[in-house]
Amino acid sequence: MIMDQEQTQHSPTGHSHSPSSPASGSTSTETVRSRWSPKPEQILILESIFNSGMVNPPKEETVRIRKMLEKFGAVGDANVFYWFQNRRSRSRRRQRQLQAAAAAVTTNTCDQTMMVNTSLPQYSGADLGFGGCSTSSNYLYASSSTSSYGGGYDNHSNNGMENLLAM
Amino acid sequence: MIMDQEQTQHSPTGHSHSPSSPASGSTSTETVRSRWSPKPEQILILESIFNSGMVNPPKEETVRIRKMLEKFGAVGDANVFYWFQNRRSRSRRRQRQLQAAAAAVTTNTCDQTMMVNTSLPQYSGADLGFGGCSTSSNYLYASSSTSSYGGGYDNHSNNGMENLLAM
DNA sequence: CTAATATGAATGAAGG
DNA sequence: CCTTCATTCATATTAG
Repeated sequence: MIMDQEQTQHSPTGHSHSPSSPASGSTSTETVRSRWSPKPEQILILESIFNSGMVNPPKEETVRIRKMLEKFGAVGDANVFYWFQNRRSRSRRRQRQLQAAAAAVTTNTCDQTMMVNTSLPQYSGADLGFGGCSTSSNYLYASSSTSSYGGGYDNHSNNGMENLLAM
Repeated sequence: MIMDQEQTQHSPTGHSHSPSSPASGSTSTETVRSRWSPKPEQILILESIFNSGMVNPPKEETVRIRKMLEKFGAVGDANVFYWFQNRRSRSRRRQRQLQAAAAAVTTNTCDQTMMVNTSLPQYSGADLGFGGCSTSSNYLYASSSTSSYGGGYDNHSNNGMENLLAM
């Protein structure tokens, strides 16, 4: 396994994050309540929104999105929230790894042909995996979400590069 | 393929301590890095305290708690502080969304079991003592308001595929 | 069937 | 207190 996680050792105690409401176990096909699986239509909607620039919808919008998604399948606010959070995280990580790889190239025998600036301004689109999602879901976001910070795409150039390398 | 970043190494005992730990004596094996992972016993202690009503221990108590936890593994005051902060936040959010979900159901022949306790058990009195650890900390009472993990979210799972709910 | 990957969910740590 | 980021865990899916 490439991703060997060393968590000291597994502790059989208290490791239960699974839902605890198997009350309706009458159904024979009750294969443990797994996690939510977004339907293709839902993914499309989510992608559209994400690619529209709203990478971090405020609470209110999250609810709205959830309502929209519910047309295609059961989903909760938390699911939407998690989805966007994971999406952001993933995008960023991919970019970082990609950028790191590029940086490695520039470290030797390099002329000034390609200069990779370490200070990435922001992730401007360029999303891998998904391209244009111009579908029937027209998600127009123009409302001024009076929330945490300016919605839409702003200079959210997070400096997140504060690598915490302890000891 | 896109997988190759992994520099974590093993940490038999797990170590992660204070932020300000100058490199005195450089550890031969660079263990640690990663965030603090509370051991089951530590979680138990923390849970007990939290459920005892002390959801927001003052500084002094935090230190005491930390000392108690240290018997089971390295931990800093900040870790304890963060733990309680996150715990409170999480509990609240779960409770809130739980209530919201309950409120959503209005028209149906479903039961109306709604025993959500909004009020936090602000300080109570009782004894805890989980065994194995006897310290000078006396936390009183014990009211189980918010249990530990178990997936309190309203995550929808793959239920029936015939989900078609109109707004 | 086993191994690797993709992704939803949980949680520690910070910032504001 | 609130939100957000990063890391980790668990599972679903897919490749071998």
